[in-house]
Amino acid sequence: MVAEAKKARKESAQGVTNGKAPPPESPVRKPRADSLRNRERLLVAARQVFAAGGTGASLEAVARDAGVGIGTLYRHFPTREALFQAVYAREVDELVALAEALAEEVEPVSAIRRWLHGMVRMVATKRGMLAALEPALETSQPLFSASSARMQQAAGGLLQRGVELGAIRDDVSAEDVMRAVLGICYIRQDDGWQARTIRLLDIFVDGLVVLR
Amino acid sequence: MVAEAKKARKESAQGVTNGKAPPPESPVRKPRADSLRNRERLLVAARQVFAAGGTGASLEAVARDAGVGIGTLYRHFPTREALFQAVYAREVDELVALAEALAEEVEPVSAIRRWLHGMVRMVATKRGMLAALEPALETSQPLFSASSARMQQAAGGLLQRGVELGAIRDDVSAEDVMRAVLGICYIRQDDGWQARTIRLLDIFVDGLVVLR
DNA sequence: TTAATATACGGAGGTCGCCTCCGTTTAGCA
DNA sequence: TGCTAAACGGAGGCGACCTCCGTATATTAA
Repeated sequence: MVAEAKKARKESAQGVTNGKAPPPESPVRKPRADSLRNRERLLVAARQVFAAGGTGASLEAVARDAGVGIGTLYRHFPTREALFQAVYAREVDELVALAEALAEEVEPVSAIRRWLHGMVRMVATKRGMLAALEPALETSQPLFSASSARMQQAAGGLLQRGVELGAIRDDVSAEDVMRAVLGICYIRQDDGWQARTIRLLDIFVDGLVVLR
Repeated sequence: MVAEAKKARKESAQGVTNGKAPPPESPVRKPRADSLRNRERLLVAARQVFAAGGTGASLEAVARDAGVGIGTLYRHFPTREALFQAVYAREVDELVALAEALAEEVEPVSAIRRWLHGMVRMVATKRGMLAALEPALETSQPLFSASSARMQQAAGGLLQRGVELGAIRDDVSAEDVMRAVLGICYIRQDDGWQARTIRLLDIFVDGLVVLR
């Protein structure tokens, strides 16, 4: 949560790779096998290192564990956040899928509750997920991370449905809700965290419900 | 999570300077004037540096701005959190006082709302406050920081009153509420932050209210 | 005033993590 | 089998953290 200046610097280096239009049909060389292999190794190592050492764990440790140079890590994942997102993409997928399933099967308010519970369950074991989601909420840039955008969209869908059915108040955006939810999840992971967090989220949802 | 070992080390290095038993009743020397002066300078510098550079700003910058050696900073404030707390003690005082005033004057639910609004207003300009409050919620230690303990107590008072009057649900602790509130305040400070945060907190309070 | 001494000062320096840069290696392709 | 784009890796510069200890000074006692 300290690295705001750094991020800005990097962001600007992103979409500039094509100064001139590249051969419209690039010959598209097959990606190198070692590159793919290293990327995979890095993801495995990162998942483990983050699980053990928390979100702030050393990236050099990740590279070391992966048996790879630090330069290679940075080539594959230019920022810590990029790595978070790649590591937790699977989890985000699951949650998005859950949201879609719930939207079709369940009454809207319970759908929201259940979705949040699912999120808590996941965060309980994959703490880094929050880190993958949070940075996009932290900057005021319009550039959203893919993960957060998808999560926010999932939340938005559930919310929207509730609003249309008159069950959920309409004066709050998906973005804000995600912010509150992440915030509530964010602090303190210890014994009893899961149960207490679920209770707090339920209370928040109570506040979202119309008709009192 | 990592700073615990260090602290312990520090503690034990204290009383070894005297090879022979010292006068059991220490004569209590007056604290040195330069010490007091430096402490004050550090607080002033820290307040400014944190305001400008955020919570993660360099402590060496603080020392530099204060015109003081880095060693002096660490002697006065052994941890970053200690410094936060000293810097924002005044703000915490204000909020505690506000809670007490509101408890006597206002209907309990509005009291809670107004208190939270006051908190948001304060955090809007003194971002570091959150950092002063958060660490105590983050560790699972029974050792609470003075600031958080007082805030939590203030929140507890308001809550308790609401519960007794049957206006607030009784299945949630002050600690949990503070956690949720800090979490909601935590992420993202930008244009419109204040208004949106207040709305989210109001929603949360709606969830706390009994009788729906 | 002065001497004694407890107390505080300051910053050099060891450690660590971040990130870049560039010489070297290697996989894919013809 | 060679050519070359692509990828590798790690040295090294930087900045921050924090400790340690020789030096300086405020306070107290004489």
